[in-house]
This record gives sequence, C-alpha cells and structure tokens, in this order.
Amino acid sequence: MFSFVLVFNLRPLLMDFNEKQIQILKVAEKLFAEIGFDGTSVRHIAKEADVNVAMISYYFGSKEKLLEALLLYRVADFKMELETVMVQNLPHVEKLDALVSLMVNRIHRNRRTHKIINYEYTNTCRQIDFDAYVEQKKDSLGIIEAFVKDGQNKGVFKTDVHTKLLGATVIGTYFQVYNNKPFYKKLLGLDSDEAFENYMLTSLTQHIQQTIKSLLLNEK
Amino acid sequence: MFSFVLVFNLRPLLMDFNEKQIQILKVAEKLFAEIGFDGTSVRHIAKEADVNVAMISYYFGSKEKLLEALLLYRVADFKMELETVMVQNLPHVEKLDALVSLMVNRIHRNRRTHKIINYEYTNTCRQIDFDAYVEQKKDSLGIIEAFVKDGQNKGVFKTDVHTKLLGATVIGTYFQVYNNKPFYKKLLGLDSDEAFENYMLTSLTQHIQQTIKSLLLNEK
DNA sequence: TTTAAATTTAAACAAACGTTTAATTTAAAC
DNA sequence: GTTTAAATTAAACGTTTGTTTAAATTTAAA
Repeated sequence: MFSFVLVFNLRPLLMDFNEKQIQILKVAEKLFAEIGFDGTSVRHIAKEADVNVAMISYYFGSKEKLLEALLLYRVADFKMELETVMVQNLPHVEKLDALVSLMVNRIHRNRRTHKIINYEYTNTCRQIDFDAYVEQKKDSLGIIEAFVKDGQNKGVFKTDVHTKLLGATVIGTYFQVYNNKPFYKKLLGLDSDEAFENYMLTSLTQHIQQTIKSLLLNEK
Repeated sequence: MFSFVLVFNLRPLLMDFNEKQIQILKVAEKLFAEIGFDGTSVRHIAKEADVNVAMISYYFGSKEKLLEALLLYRVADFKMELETVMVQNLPHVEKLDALVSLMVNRIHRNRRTHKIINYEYTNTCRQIDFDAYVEQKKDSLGIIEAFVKDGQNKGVFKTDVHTKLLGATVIGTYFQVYNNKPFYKKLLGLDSDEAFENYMLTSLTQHIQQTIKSLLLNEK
C-alpha cells in the first residue's frame, strides 16, 4: 500500500527515461565513479553502453546534463525512506539504530553517485545543478535533528552533542572506508570484493551505529 | 633540538625541489584539489605558476609524475609527528585528545593533497605510486592501535570497539565536512571562509575528539 | 672572456576531447 | 503501401589535451 504512493508520486518525476537512457546512466555512473567525470570520455560511455556516441547528446544534451540526469535518477525519494523509519513506533535507541542503518544502506546503494557528488560538488568550474542533492542533505539532517531533539527533551539522549555534525560522522566514516577500499581490504583481511561488501553492511554499519549511540546515550 | 633531527633527516629526502619547482607543486596542489587531476591542464598550472608549459615536463617528466612528486612533498614525516605525541607522558584521556587533534591538524594542513588522494587512490586507470601514502596510513593506524590496546590493557579504554575503524571515523568526519563546505557553511551559519576554517579547527575537532572518547571511555 | 651546461622559450605534434551534421534506418500511423 | 517522425549511424567539426622539439637565453665555472 505504501509502495503504491511511491510509484505514483515519484516515478513520473524520475522515470521519463527509456531503457536505453537508463543503460547509459548506469554505465556513466560506474565510469564517473571509477575514473572521474573528467577522466571519463563520452566515447568510453557510449562503447561500454553499446550505443553510438551521438546518442548521449541526442538523449541528454551534453555530458554535464548527463550527470545532472544521473543525480535526479539516484538522489530522489530519500526523504520518503527516512520518514518510513521515523513513523515507526520504536524506542529511541532502536529507532536510532534503524536510522543509521538506513542512512548507510542508502548511501551504500547509491555509493557511486555519492562519490561523484562528493568530488564534483565543490568544483567551482562546473555548471552542475546540485539543488536536488542539497535538498536531500537538508531533509535528512532536519529529520535527524528533530529526532535527536525529541530524544533530548525526553531525557533519553545527551545534550552536549554537536547534533548538526552527526550526519557527517555517519556518512564520512562510510566513505573514508569506501574511498580507501584496497587499503582497508588488506587491513581487515578481506580478500574478495564480496567480503568487503559484506563487511561494509555488517561490521562497519555496526561500528557507526555504536559510534552514534556512544555519543548520544547515557551509560546503561 | 628536535627540529634539528627533523631538518637533517627529512629535508634531503623531500627538498630536492628548487623554488620554481615548489611554486609549480603548490599551484598544482591547489588546482588538482579544486578542479580535479583530469580537470586541470598543464597549461593552466603553468599559467598560474607563471612558468612555461614545457617546464613541467622538464622538471617532473609528466603530469602524473608531478602528482607523485606532490605526494612525496606533502605526505612524509607524519610518523615523526605522531611519535612526538606518543612519547609524551600524559594520562590516556589527554593523550587521546592530543592524538585526534594532531590527526585533524595534519589532515587539515594537507587537506588539498589528501582530497586528491581520496579521489585518485581508487582510480584503477591511473599509474600513480601511492606507496608513501599507504605507508603513512599504516603507520598512523599502527600507532593508534598500539595506544588503544595499551589503554585497554590498563582498563582505561573499553574493549568492545572496532579499533581499526577509529581512524576512518576521525578522517572521514573531517572530509565529509570539508568536501561539502558550501553546505556546511550555510548549515552552521558560517558566512566567511575564515569562519569555516576556524570552525574546522575548533568545534569540528572537538566533536571528533568527543566522538572517539565516547567510543573508548567508560562513563566518568 | 670563453665555454659548456642548465634553463627558458615559442612552436609544433599527434591524439583525444565534446559536440554537430547530414544521411540512413526503424517503426508506427494512416 | 505510403507517410511521418523518431532513432541511429559514420564522419567530420574545431578545440584542447600532454608532450616534444629545437632554438634562444641565462648561468656559472674555467
């Protein structure tokens, strides 16, 4: 029943893309994340996506607009995911865990696009529209802040915390590991990409949950 | 007396660069960090550094080797800084604060180069030698781990911690804020670059110290 | 002052870049 | 079967890329 609302509200906004366009978007996402926006040529994208070079201009207008399309395709509907967690009737501690877990899962799912954003957002020469991304960041931080404030009012959470920086610790810890994958694979003794992937979604997520809980909870 | 050792031990390794070379390195660092390695042309570097384009090949061999030279120029001697903190006779809690503060200050000082590394390290197409960087990472994490283990043996630190991930939380939190500077400037009401800079070295550093202490210390 | 090496320069190089063109094919509507 | 618009193609466009060349200039030692 909920997914119904999601489909009807968001798909029209996001899914004006046909199969071939999505194919291009996915290849672009992979290559932009792996070898950078400037490092990736439209010819490389076209070859990997098995389409003619001109199709990228034909469908998206330009390489920069292709990136903007990718952002819209990936960055939307996070607010909705957040709210499905927030409306649940759970104790603050469990809800906090669920919140962090959702954030890590979400970022992990869209890690490639977020890696691109992390790098391109502060690139002043670029003409990319990051409004959708900034809005998402604002939304998520707003909901976190409200939840933390609520917990503080009810005496469950500590008050001497930099609430506005909690999100940075969650996402930052994730990306520091993800951006240094070869290093952490060696350090943690993970010898396959699957083992690394699994570690990110279990131990790393748990470490981040533990970190945020340590900051917010008084000793049991 | 200590700076003597430093000068005689390290300068020869690092400082085979003349003034003009250092000029090029600093401009390259700025541009690589601001608009990316691929986004920066050697002509742009040459113009900004006020030298002829050919001088970059003449001095460094290639654009990639220029980046390698920059890494060597910036990434060395961290181990030494770490050890000056570790040999101090301080209580574990204070030493932990000093350690985190050193890490943030160090990263902040070399933030541009580290931003470049964060992005280029996992770029598989690149032929850059990151050994110096990886060694530094290993060194710092090794020293942190040993210190934490010592604190745990003495009952000062908790034992249920992902010790190997502490560094990721410290550096990750820093970079998540730094890489989203415009966003956090707005969010935190910092209206100048100086105010942002100041926040990074005070409130943000304090938040990270608090985070690590929350993870490691039992309630007072 | 002469000489040789190091530095600096403008010009040229081929290769790769993002994008556009104009011709051709495909697919659906009539 | 014809018409019409959308999709697809190969080729070409003018720039920009990193790098090299070979000549000119500066520097410093003999």
